[in-house]
Amino acid sequence: MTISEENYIKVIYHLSLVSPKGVNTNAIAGMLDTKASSVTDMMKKLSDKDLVSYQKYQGVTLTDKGLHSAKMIVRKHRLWEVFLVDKLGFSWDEVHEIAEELEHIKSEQLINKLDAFLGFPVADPHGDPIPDAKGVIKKIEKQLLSEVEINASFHCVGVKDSSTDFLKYLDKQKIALGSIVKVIDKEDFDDTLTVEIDGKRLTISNKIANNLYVQ
Amino acid sequence: MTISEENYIKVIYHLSLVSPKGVNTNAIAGMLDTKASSVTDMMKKLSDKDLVSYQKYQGVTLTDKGLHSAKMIVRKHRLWEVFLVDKLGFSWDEVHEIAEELEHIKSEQLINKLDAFLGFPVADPHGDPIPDAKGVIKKIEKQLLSEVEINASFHCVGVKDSSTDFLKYLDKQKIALGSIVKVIDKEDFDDTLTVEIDGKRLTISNKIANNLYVQ
DNA sequence: ATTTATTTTTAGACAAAACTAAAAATAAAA
DNA sequence: TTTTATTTTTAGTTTTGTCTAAAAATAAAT
Ligand SMILES: [Mn+2]
Ligand SMILES: [Mn+2]
Ligand SMILES: [Mn+2]
Ligand SMILES: [Mn+2]
Repeated sequence: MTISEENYIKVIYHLSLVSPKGVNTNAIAGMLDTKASSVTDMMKKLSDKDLVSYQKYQGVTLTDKGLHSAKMIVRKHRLWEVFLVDKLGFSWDEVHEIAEELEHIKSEQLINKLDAFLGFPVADPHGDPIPDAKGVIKKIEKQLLSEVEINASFHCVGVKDSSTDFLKYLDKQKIALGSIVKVIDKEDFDDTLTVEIDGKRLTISNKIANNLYVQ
Repeated sequence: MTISEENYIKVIYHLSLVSPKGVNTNAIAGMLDTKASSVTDMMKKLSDKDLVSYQKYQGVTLTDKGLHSAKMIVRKHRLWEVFLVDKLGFSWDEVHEIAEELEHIKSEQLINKLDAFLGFPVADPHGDPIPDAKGVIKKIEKQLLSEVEINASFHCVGVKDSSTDFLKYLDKQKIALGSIVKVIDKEDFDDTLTVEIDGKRLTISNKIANNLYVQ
């Protein structure tokens, strides 16, 4: 599998989680910053290799083989992110790009040894679950902070948006994975929340609450 | 720079150490397992990018820019090898292939943080020197065991041949970097050596002694 | 100094992965 | 149910890196 093929497979995997009955050509093109025509070409190739099942105009789904490949790429991506943050001291907004390259290094032994070296982590620095060597993903229970009842306490377990901008905002507000969050009040008009994070009062918009997972 | 361009630059660098006045097209082709015509094509491209200076039929040399790029690739290759052996527990005969891929990951910050994480090593698992962030290579004093006087003591500091076969032979004989070697006797007829390695008597051929660096 | 052998370069072709522009199919609107 | 809009596919190029086969240059041998 080439790097390009792997990038396509991974994108189809991520899009499948939202649209399991078939992923659109345009959606793939958008994620990979390429043109729909290029996607069509690649779908034919991946279909020939039995990684996706593809019928013209009907969208695309991963085959069992494709799904397994996708999980292995995601596994590598997330393990490398853990390495970069835990061992090399990168911050959580700096690692995605580098992991985007590291995920294509081809050695099963490497990734399994890395996994052991990191202590078999179950989640990456953004709270996303890490598939094990067989592709099994341990589901992490979580809710969006925007959908949680008032006056209960939770702790942050992940982010939905992992863009640099959002992560840097969280850093600024001293919100990290593990922080204790209590929703004090919710404004009816615009769903703005008043929360207490690690004991500190804070007002956050619905957009923020809608991208933060708690448990 | 593409992965392919980087592989060419690195090979030219290694060959330059042996033939500093110009590297042959065929030599490059041999190292990269490609055809001479492909090499010629690439030399034109690298020349356009001012990474090599190239004149038809006259061989090729690295420019300052090319030399610096080459050293950075070698730096990455060797640092990753240290990581694989010291941190992940690979043996020294398993790391070359993987490092061959890792050396192409493009992040200066990554490699400098890796360097720090590893404690700024000066040599890789095969005893080869690691260029620092500026490209400076600390020369390691060393002699081939085959060229050393009799009855003096040395320690192993590197290998000339780092093929799996040779490294596994050394493992079998319990010869590692750091081992103490004393040459007891040299056979006039075929230069076979009788040596004492970490106190243990051993007979080794000239071919072996000719691929082992001591100091 | 020729002839012969080797090395290197050119010319032309191909596969991978992208693009543009146009055609075809599907979905949405009137 | 037509018409219109959107999505997707096809057709034809382009770039990168490779190849084979043939030509040209250099090196070695007679
Ligand atoms: Mn990637
Ligand atoms: Mn992540
Ligand atoms: Mn390489
Ligand atoms: Mn090495």
